[in-house]
Amino acid sequence: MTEDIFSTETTYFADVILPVPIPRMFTYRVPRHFAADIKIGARVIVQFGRNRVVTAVVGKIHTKPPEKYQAKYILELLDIDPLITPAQLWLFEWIAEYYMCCIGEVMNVAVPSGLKVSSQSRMQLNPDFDHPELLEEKEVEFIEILKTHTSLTYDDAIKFVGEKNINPMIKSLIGKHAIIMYEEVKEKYKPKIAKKIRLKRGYEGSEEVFNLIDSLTKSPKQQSIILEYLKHIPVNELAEKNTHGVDKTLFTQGETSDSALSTLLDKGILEQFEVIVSRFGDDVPDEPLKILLTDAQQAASDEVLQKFTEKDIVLLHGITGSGKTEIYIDLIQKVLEGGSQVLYLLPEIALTTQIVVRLKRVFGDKMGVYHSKFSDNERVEVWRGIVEGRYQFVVGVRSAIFLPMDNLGLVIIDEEHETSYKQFDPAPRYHARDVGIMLGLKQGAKILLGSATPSIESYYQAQTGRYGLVTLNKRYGEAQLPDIVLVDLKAERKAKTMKNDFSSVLYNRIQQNLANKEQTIIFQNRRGYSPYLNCQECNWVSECQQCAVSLTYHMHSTELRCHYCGHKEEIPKACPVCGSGKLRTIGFGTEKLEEDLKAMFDTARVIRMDLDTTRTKNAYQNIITEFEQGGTDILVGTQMISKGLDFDQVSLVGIFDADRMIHFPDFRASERAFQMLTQVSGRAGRRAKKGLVLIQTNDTQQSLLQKVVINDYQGYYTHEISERDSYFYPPFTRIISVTLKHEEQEKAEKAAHWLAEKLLEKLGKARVLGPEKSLIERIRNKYLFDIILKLEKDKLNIKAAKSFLREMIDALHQEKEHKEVDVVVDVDAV
DNA sequence: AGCACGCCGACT
DNA sequence: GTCGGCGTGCTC
Repeated sequence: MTEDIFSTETTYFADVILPVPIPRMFTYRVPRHFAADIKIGARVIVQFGRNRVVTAVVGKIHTKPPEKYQAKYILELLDIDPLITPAQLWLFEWIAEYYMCCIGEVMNVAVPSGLKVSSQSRMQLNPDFDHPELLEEKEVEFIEILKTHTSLTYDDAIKFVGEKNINPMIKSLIGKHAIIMYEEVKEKYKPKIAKKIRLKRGYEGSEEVFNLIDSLTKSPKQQSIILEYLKHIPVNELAEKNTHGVDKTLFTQGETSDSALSTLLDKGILEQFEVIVSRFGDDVPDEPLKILLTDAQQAASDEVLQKFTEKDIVLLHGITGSGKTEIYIDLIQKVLEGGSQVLYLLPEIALTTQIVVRLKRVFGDKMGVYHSKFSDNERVEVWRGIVEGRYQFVVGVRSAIFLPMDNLGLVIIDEEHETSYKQFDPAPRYHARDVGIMLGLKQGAKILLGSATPSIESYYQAQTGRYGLVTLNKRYGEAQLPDIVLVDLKAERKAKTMKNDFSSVLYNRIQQNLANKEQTIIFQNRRGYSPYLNCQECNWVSECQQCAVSLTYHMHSTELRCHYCGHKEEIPKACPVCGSGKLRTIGFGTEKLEEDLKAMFDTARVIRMDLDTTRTKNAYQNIITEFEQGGTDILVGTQMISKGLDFDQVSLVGIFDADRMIHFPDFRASERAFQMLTQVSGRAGRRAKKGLVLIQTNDTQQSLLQKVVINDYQGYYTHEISERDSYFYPPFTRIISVTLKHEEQEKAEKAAHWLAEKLLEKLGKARVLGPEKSLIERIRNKYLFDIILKLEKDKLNIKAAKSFLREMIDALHQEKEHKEVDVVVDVDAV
């Protein structure tokens, strides 16, 4: 933008995206002094509302002044080079439109909060204040407190005053000009600092150092520090290498004395300095790992490449243990050599140290890792690493699709069937697989979906020729697929051979396995000890006060917990209704199986892996490592254990409650059951030895189980796809679920009926299901009603249908009696 | 989503 | 009389 002093200077306006769930942009005025520098995608700081200062992203720059209001000025421009690339901005808009949410919500999950600026109101004494006589007693006290501090935040002030509502007093003080409020704006990202030690100038020559050592013969501790230092910095290169120094921890963690070190620092022989370091000790591996593909793998890899010449998207259907990772690595290397970027998505629980270490050995410091357990600062470093071109390849979880890669050549979505790729709690309710495909296509990249149990949707695309299909039916090396056997629980119960919840078949096998020093995995997709507590006298059941579910009995933490709202309560000693002490647990979860196993096999080392034992950052990794190294005989876990973990020594897998998975009331139940059973079974027998999988069931004739037993993906798919076709489910339709929530059941229900009615009028009966009570009809004291829309992909303009839905929701909120009902829209709900 | 403004109950 | 409850409406 050139300036011409003879013409009237143009005033620029920027429409910015704010991190709030309001479905529009806000127009701010661009101050002249950075009008030349502002660009789309740059972060700016703006005031929003009376006291809020927020980070926004420029979405549009124009010269049209708003007509109905006075635009505020942008306060600050944070980036000369835009932080958000045009490619990302496009993607954010696409997500907001497709998933029917606000772009601000997308921005919120996409941009690590370390790149946002936080503002906090601070108050300080007005130095010019000279009317203390105006103050009331309380105010004087507060001013006295304030005098001892440079400034206070609101929260600080509340603590000091000891009252919750200090608002009136603060207002009064501002009115009397006794204090000043201001906004403190700061970047949250903090570089990691390492403290280092080096020789002070003048000691760098080898001669000087020898003299120094000589002079320290009377202070052996100090002398040894200098000698230790020289071990790390060779004397002959002292002059050059001394600048880098060594980590201070070298001296503080060893047996060297702290006081000797500080003496040397005090004497000015050593000096301490600080450097900014990466949070990921970006160590280049000693010997890069060379991946050798088996013939089958090489053939599959070549076939993928060949298919890519015709199709942008290829589905790699490779059975469990077929070694898909090596194929990915081979392809990634090829793409990186071609100069393009690669994004490799994995479900959160599959992104383990074992895979990261392995990839790191191949790709070294070209590779960035993006994990949800990373701190904000770590996320910012990955983000920057990509922008600065250090990372050409990123392996990451769901949210890695938001990283600023703009030259993608390949997007890999491993375990593409995983439903955890779909985010549902806060908006945006996006599916990372589908967004990953969009992202890749937009950048002209190829997309590789991988799974041993592809989703019905993806397999259908492959069957109908939209995706290329590559099949890998052979396990890696000598490994064979395990034998899968159904265990008849009915028969065992009749014969009274059950031990707790274990069939005698499973029990005996575990015992045998323990004797052979082989490992066992027990799968039960339910955490806690038992799903509820029941009174034998009056039949009372532990229930959550806020949700329509029973409270799960957790023995380890000795409490009853609601798995929906997180409510916890103490375990009653007696029935709260009739006072009877005869309380029993009904059903079982991982905790109970763990306990039973420990009781039945007292020498066995049993470990449990579920949400409850993996809450902390490293717990999950620790359990895996422990099991991997043979420190554990039996691993009991929920679906967590089914995801891409490779353990060599597992020869037995026991599966509980398969029936519950199959009969879950949801059209995806059989898909999920097949996937889960196949995936868990796949954990058995990774080496030459053939594994065994025992599935306990009440119905050994169940057709889905039969297909799992013979590993018949095709048969399962053929059956499932015809069901989907007959009942108008995906992939033939798109599902949009609309949930209405309110504290009062009647209000939620009425609003749901009102909305369903409107939708029905236009979309017709076949496309609108419900309203119906949600599966869990009350959560956190709100009653839930669902309306399900089934929209055909071919006959219907889905975009138009979505905007119609939006209009009707807005119309609902225009109605007085329905306006306080919350409406949640989930596009492609899983 | 925040956050302020505004209109009605239980307390100095 | 006021403090303080949360309904409602706006934010460039």
